[in-house]
Amino acid sequence: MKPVNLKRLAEELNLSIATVSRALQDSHEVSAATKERVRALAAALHYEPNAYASSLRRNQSKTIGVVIPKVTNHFFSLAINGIEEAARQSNYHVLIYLTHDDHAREVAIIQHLKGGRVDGILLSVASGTEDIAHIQSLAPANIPVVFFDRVCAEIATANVTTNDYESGYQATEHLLAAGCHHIAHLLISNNLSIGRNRQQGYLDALQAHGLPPDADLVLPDTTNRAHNEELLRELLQRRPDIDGIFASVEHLAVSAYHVCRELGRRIPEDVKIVGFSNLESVSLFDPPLTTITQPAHDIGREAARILLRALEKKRPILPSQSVVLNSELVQRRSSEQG
Amino acid sequence: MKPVNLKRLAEELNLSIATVSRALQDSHEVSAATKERVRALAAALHYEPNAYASSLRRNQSKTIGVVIPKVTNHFFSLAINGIEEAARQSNYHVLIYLTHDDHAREVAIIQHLKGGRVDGILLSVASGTEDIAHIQSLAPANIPVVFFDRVCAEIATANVTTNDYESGYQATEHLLAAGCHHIAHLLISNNLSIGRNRQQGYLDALQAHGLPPDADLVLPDTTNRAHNEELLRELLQRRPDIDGIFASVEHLAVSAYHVCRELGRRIPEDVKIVGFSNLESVSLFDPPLTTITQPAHDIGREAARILLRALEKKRPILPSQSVVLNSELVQRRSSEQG
DNA sequence: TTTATTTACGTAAACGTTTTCAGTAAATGG
DNA sequence: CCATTTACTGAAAACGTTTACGTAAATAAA
Repeated sequence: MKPVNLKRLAEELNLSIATVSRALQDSHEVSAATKERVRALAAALHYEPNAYASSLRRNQSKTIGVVIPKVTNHFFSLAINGIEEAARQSNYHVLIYLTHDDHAREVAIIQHLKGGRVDGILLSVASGTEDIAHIQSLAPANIPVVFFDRVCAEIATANVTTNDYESGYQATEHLLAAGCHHIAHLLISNNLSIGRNRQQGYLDALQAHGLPPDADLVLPDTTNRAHNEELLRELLQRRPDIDGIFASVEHLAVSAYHVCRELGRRIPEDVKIVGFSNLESVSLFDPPLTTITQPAHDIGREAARILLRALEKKRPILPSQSVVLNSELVQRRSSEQG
Repeated sequence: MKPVNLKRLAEELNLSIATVSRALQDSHEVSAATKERVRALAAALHYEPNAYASSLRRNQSKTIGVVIPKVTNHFFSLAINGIEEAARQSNYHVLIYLTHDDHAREVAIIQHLKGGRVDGILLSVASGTEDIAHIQSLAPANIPVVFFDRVCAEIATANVTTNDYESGYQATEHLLAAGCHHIAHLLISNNLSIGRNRQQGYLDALQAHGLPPDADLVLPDTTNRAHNEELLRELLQRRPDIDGIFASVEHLAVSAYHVCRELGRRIPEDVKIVGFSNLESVSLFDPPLTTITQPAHDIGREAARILLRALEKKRPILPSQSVVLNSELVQRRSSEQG
């Protein structure tokens, strides 16, 4: 079976390839009658343009790369949803890459993407990332990048985040208002922008209420679930005065539930918990978890839109800008006043 | 700044483009010394081959397309994880497309993918899909497709699924053993393979225990959450004899919890619930939800591997085959015997 | 009428890579 | 010593598109 490409269409219609190409692009240089003939045959033969030939020639791929730590975190699932929505509206395609929070993998992915496979990148940096040379190398390669959620302050570009500092502050204050005096912070990572901001909010809220910071009460994620729970168990046993937990990432809140159960600490009577989470079903938890819920879908969509808007210009330079979409504290029973 | 491509490398090294290309592919037709020179300069200039030129010439994109209903369903998140893992190991890329269970969107996506953007497709069909002409058109276009989870029996290709029939049977039998006599089935869709299989398992289990089928007790998903809950509420009120619920998709189990709470039906005392779910945190539910847990990650990885293996041959024909990975019933309190 | 301008199409180059085909020089075999 | 192979390299075509340029005819302006 002969392939159906422009050449084939041109032959069957006794036209040149150029005219066929132009007809399909609805160019004004082609008569209405010819356009109609071309379109009819293209439809009949189910012509589909070769994306690679087109990309090669136009030097643009109509594709954006999404580089994220993991897709099992519900935040990123929702964000992908928003990204796909925006991309589809602009006829763009979405390539997904997972770093698994591994710096080396992130470097390899970014390096590869410089080959022109994508026109732009949406990035949420890996927690293992400290050196950012690979990200900086994108600018000279003319590949714009928009950070979402986990940003990289050293790079001048567009960021879309949520109000992490305020959320950390608010969560902490919420626990204080509920009567907590010794609040632990289960921290996503102090290497990440979001981790630092949430931690700072936590610290400032304590200070505002006259409580001294206590490094002993801050537990960063080890990326190993069993290990996390062990550290937390050890902490709760060593510090029976802990009466509040602020988990700055979903899975740590879940771990906190498990450990509290195991140790017989009642929630919220003995320990009150607030956690970042985008899981709808937290309302079914026992007890329902008070959450900081991020506008994940909107964050993804907004980041994609900014990127896509920039890509429509010939020289996609992204001005430094920060879009902040607010998270929401949803109060449930896990932090109710005893 | 001059672009760094094969031409540039060739010029700087006083070699032909052909030799540079061959050197980078470690061809035996190039001397070791030349290879070394080429590699050194390529590394120094951070040469990255243009993926589109390469794809165009070789007529293969090193990319697979993943077409799924939604990414917010945890099953698909986990599956993507497995797919990405397999793809990365084979140096393949992953394009994501969401159908949102909309047939028209699925058709458009598939049609577009015939343009050569992907070498193969992993597909989990939309619940709205009845006509499968668009899928059938992939074979003549030489694009292999592997179904996972939601298969299309009419198409002769590889399928990767879980043992849906047995799971439906097992879940129902589990509820019967726990003392239920009137078991409702909240069905994902009777248009989907998985829906039909789970429903058949449910029916057969009832029959095996001498219970007549009751169409009144089967509620298919309406894809509208509020509407689902309304129908369920109405059902539970109309049929106070219902003492067991089998939800063949996660979000319907969650809805069942909400409605039961609202109506004051105690779980598991009044109504016992079993649901398909891949959410880890169901163990924190009140009460913890008994689940059928699918090996989602493995299903994705296996489907991807089968596809990738086929793509390595020059003429990727996938023999009809069905790989079945077993789901697991994890018993928790929501189905405990009163 | 002559000269611009517009309309509609064709020719051919280009995008960056891979690969076929030749070609040269050196090495090997008889 | 000639014939043949081997080792390396280059020229050029090809993949399917887009687009700058050219051109002929038709129309408008003079």
